[in-house]
Amino acid sequence: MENVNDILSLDSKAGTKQVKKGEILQKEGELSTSAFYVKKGLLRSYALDHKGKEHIFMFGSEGWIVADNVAPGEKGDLFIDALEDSIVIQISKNPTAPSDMLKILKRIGVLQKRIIMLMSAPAIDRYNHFLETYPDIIQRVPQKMIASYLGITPQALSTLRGEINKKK
Amino acid sequence: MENVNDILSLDSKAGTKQVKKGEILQKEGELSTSAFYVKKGLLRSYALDHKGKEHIFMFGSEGWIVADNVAPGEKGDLFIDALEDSIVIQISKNPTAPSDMLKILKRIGVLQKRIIMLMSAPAIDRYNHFLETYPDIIQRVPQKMIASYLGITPQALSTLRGEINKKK
DNA sequence: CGAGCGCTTGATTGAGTTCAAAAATCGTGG
DNA sequence: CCACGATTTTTGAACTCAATCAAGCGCTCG
Repeated sequence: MENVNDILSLDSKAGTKQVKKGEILQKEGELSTSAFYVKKGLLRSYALDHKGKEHIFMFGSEGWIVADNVAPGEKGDLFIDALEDSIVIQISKNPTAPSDMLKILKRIGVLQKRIIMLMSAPAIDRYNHFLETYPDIIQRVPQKMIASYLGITPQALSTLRGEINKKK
Repeated sequence: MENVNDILSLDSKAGTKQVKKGEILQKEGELSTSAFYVKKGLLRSYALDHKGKEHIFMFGSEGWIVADNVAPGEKGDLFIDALEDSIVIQISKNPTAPSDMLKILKRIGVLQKRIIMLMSAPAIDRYNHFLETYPDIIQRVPQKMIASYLGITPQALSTLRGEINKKK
């Protein structure tokens, strides 16, 4: 553990922890205060979609850090559990980390959400989410670029928009 | 620019820069030494797939930082260009950043690749990529979890594997 | 004013989902 | 160590969403 950094500082309370296969380390909606360094074993993090289907965000074997990438103390989007009996080092997210560190964490959080969306949500949901999240960008770029960002063709986006209009 | 941090330090050579709409700031395959803070205007980063189709990784308007998330000096995977006339602050990636910082950057890089793959590559390519990248994980988790990570159903993965075997 | 680009619309195709059920594998208790 | 139940994987059929192919319209900017 020589590599504790500004965001993640060693949690003196928790430290090393033995976890059994199947044990849940973090639940969606809980305040996310920790990350987990995997010393031995295998963890995974995953999100549930609206149908209750699991979407694995990442696996973490020896040497990896598994975390929900939200700011310290924010509600997490992910579950974290053990796929094997494991030894993990619990690391506290540092709420007083430099603001740049928090920005980087937020940056990762955006990517995390995007991955989950690409895996779990249909194009129309991704489009609506984009509309809500980046209202300023929409005015400034052609549709085909929004399609490119969403991972669909311009034709498909046009069709989706047509269907949205029809319903109104 | 009060928020320069350990990974990104102000580049005294370059500093503030005016870029015209359409101007390319970074090309795929070039050594990625800089990130770009957008003071005014709009940038985007994108990847090209094997068919030459563009897949936009992110937009960056005022206040955002657009970067190719690879270690300082590594070859980039992305193009970065200006969608509007812009004023950007060029920021040098610091090759002597603490190793933890580089690890975080690498972490973001993994997510970046995953997003590009989810948008541009069919399930079978994502599966093969996973096989190459995480050979250890495959031995340790059931197929249905790999399917979940890839963003497809276990049935679809089984079918893909069946087709791979047939070809051999 | 014309050429090209972007957006739309429709027809066809294809990858992946859903539903269902059988076959294979795993884990656990006896 | 075997047997049984549970879980995982495979297979197949019907369906759905989005890609591709193709054509037409409207705008703009050169």
